[in-house]
Amino acid sequence: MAELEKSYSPQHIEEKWYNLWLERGYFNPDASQGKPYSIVIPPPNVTGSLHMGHALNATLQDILIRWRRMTGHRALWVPGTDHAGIATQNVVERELAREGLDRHRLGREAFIARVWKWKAEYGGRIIHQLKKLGASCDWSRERFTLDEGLSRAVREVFVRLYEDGLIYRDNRLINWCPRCHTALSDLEVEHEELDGLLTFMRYPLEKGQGHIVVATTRPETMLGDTAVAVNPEDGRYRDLIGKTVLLPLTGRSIPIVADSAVDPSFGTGAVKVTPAHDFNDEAIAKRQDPPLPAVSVIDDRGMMTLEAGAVCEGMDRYECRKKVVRELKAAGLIEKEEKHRHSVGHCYRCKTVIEPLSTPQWYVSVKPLAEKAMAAVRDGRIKIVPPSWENTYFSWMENIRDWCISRQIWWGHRIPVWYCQKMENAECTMKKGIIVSRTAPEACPYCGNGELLQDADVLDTWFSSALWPFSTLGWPDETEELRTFYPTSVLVTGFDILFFWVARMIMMGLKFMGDVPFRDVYIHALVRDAKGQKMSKSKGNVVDPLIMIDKYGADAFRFSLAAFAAQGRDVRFSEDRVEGYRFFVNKLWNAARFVMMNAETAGAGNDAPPATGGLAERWIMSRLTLTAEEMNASLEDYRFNDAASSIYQFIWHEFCDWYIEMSKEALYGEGADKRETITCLLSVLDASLGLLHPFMPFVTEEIWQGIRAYRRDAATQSIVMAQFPAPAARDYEAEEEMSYVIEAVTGVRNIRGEMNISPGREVAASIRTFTGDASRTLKDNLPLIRRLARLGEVIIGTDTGRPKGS
RNA sequence: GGGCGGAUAGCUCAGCUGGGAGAGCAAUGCCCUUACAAGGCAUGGGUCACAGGUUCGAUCCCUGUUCCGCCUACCA
Repeated sequence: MAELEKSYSPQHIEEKWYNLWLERGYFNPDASQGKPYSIVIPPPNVTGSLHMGHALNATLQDILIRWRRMTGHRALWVPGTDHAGIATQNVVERELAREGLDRHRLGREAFIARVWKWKAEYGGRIIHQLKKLGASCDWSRERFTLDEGLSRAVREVFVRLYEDGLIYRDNRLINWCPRCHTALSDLEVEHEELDGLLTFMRYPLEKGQGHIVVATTRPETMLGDTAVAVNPEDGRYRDLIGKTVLLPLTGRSIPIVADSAVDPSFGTGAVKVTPAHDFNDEAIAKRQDPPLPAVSVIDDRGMMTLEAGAVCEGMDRYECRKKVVRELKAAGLIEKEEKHRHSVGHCYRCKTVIEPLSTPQWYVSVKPLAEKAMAAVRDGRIKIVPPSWENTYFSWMENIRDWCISRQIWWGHRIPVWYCQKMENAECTMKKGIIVSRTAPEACPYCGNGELLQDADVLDTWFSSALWPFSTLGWPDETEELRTFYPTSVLVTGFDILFFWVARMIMMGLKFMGDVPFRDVYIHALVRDAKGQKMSKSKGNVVDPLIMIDKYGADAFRFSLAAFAAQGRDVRFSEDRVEGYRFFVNKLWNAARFVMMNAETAGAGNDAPPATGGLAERWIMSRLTLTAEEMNASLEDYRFNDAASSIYQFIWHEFCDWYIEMSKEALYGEGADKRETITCLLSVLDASLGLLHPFMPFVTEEIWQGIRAYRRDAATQSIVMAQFPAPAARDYEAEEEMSYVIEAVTGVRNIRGEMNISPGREVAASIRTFTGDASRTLKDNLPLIRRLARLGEVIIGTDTGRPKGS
């Protein structure tokens, strides 16, 4: 046995073992038998670096995977990264900007090549960081959402959905980010409450005297107004319906129309209608007969167009807003401005204010898919944990709107659609020249023309993510892996991507695999800072997991995260607790030193399980069993914090505080029970390491390797492949008797808080006789405990009629 | 506007299906005792947000109130 340091230092140990695990291929389940258990990792963005959310997410998955692996499962954890369309493109564009370049000057192909180069250089960072955390992913199966296999899956899905009439192209108002220069889905818009101004503007009647006053938060859009709407029930305006007003600054004549969606109590009860730049207004416009025209005054860069009139053309939308207000004021047409708090949509990637624009986009018709996805949760084929999230899931799915999947960026899966440039016959015209194909077509299948143009857009990143559980396993081929590992066992994720990702995976899994993508969805909390604030770079409250790992070791850090992970509640990260768990690692380390030193001097081997030990032995073995039971039950229910608490309590407050203390009597003597005691120490330590390993892979491996010399079963090379201690039979008598010993000594009956109603009065009475009231410290009573432990054994033996010493 | 969650020791938080108020850190005191001073032993500290109700009994169940936080929504 190597001389062990008095304190545990993780620095050199972690990398050593991780490399060994990789070398020996422990994370690859191909050679193992047993029931399949699989998890696909929520693929982090290639641009990402490990943050607390990743760390929590990966730790929980690793605990599950290691635990299942140790309970005889064929455990597969598939890792990978997401190409993260907009995010990655933004990163590389910023890099270009520093070089005085932009992607348009580079051209599409060169730009994409540049992104791949960036990916090769920096994209592996987060993978490296996951390894530092100890994640036992099967890296031989690592995937990237844009690699060849997954791209094939994407095209296949697109074509099939199109053929089933579930993908269509339409020209309507969508959320547009003028900075990223692309359409966004509803989910990609973040709403934020902001202070703004409500401006009351006068629109003079075209004929006769007077005006009507409208209130708006966006005065610049008045240039695109095509009507004023009032509620048909509103007596104030009833006579004006059907009349026209002259739109200031433009001189256009626009009608006053009725629409019941107008709220008479808001503003003036009259609303300006800008169908080209507002979702509500577009709806009002469509309800009119004939529909109102749309006048687009803002372009895709957020600049005012020619339509806006000479005064504003080419101006930024906010500059224009000021100018419009200024001009209207000069004309005496501003009645007043009021402070007004309202919610404004922002791009989730760059925080630019969204501009609703009318553009042609591709959509997935999700209603029919959503129906089935809801049914899968409703009938229990998918279990959401904690179940409170089911409501959220259902309410979103019930109101789901079609999913805009096209993006006007370059980095991503190019939409597999080509347009015939000639449309030379009726069929082709009827199909609008749209060709949807898995591979690039040579010629138009309708009219035979060879002049084709591929759609310039790429797909929403989440489109490929939605296929992740089966695309990573080889779909559309019918692979052995799919047969073995699909559906996956559980999806572990944060609630922030429940809609973005989880719901869509369920829809796609059901559609293309005919089965759910996972049995369970475990939704963990978000990691916040100590004040409960979401961690973000801009707030400067980010805690870097890598710094935590360096400072306290991956084991202590992982254990903290697991202990924080109480269900259904946000995690407020507290560094103090990480430090506390580092002390725990050290405690374990020293307990192991104690056991090994004694095993060494006694020259003991782990000959036989100490089933017939004294009271202390029977007690600790039974408590170990209880701990194993608790941990299995907790992990089964994803109660990570409970599992962590069980093993912590056991190791520290039962094994170290009591059993090790009691063992000294035998160890320091030369009695017959010495060998048995060492055997028990080794055995309990060994099992404790197994229980703890999913939470603390590194220190447990280090110690486990240290006590291998004393192990009977030397075949197992690593704790990674060892058995998770199986619960044996509890020894309730021993637990009960020990509870009296403990009570007598500390005044606290049963340190785990369990109720023991019992007939063993003789023991309790004997203990009181010995104890008296003098001192109650453990230390002072050590000899007493030793005697009592033996006494307990005798008495129990007598009570149960069991032969003494058996 | 709708929905969800939280309010427990100085701080960060556990308390699963009602009957003991708890952990870690911090504080205080005593111990460098042959696994561990990154330790041990002990101590102090909480009308479990507030007001009602159900119950033999409520931190836990019900109702209401007040503060937080989050999700969601096309109020100009």
